[in-house]
Amino acid sequence: MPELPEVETVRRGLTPAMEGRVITSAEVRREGLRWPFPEGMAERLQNARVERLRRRSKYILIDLDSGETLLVHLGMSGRMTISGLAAPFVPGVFHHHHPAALKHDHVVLHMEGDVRVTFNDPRRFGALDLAPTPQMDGHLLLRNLGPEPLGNQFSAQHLQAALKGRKAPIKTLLLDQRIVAGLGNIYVCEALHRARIHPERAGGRIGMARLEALVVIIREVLMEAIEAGGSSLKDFRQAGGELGYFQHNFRTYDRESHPCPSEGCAGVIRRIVQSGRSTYYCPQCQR
DNA sequence: CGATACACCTGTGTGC
DNA sequence: TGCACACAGGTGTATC
Repeated sequence: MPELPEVETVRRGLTPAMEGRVITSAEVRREGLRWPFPEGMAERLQNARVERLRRRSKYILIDLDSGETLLVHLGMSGRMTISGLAAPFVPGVFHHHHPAALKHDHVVLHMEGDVRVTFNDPRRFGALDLAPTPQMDGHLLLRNLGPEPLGNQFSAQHLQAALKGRKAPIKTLLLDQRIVAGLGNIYVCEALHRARIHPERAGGRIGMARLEALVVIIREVLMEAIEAGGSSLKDFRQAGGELGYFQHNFRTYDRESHPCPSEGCAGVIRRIVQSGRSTYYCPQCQR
């Protein structure tokens, strides 16, 4: 579900509900998700004040004044939603109270001021962990991540070095979080289409000019998607419960058999499977 | 080292 | 209506 734009959307949405507020209590309703929750998580969260919310790749990092940081990953189906603020769970319908607990509400953070933040995750591929803030960068889940695609470290030179000699298809390589951190299946398909690069092309056989263009396009796609509040296919909701809207701008993703939207292209979007995951592309204009 | 398969889960849509 | 099956936004681990 959530790729970088969705995670950034959630981070931004959670910020007003969390930053500066104390976690009065943490309601932990199961032992763990993908991994067991850290030892004593509820006690370690209780009475900690949230200093700020950061994002690294698809992880939300919540810095606490206790000296620890809460790491959150939404997996495929995770949501973090707010209740108690004047936030619309359905656009236009404002909740000033707390709805009853839903199935798969695994953790509820009770915040100062009667605000709640609920982590709901049906598939339970999500994760929570706690570690001392200065050690968070070196966390097992973060230490091997490549550069942020919206940061200065991500460049055509970086891609060229990372892809050099690689025979794997570019689609697969862009999903490798060690090469660039934050892209997922949707935005890789969308970026390759805009860059007119065939998803099966060997990573090491893309020239510098095309890499330059690809870097710019990846940034554009991600920024447009953040602007649109992410993409809502089935599960995704913003922190206030709103839908994202970027799915209306998909050019290839989940659009098999539709005409290629490229100017003057008569192609038809195809679906293939690469490394077990669907790839959507136009065989006509992507080379 | 690189490439691939599989594992972890629930929910939904499709075709019979 | 029921059932079997494919598939879904991710990623660590095992295996060649």
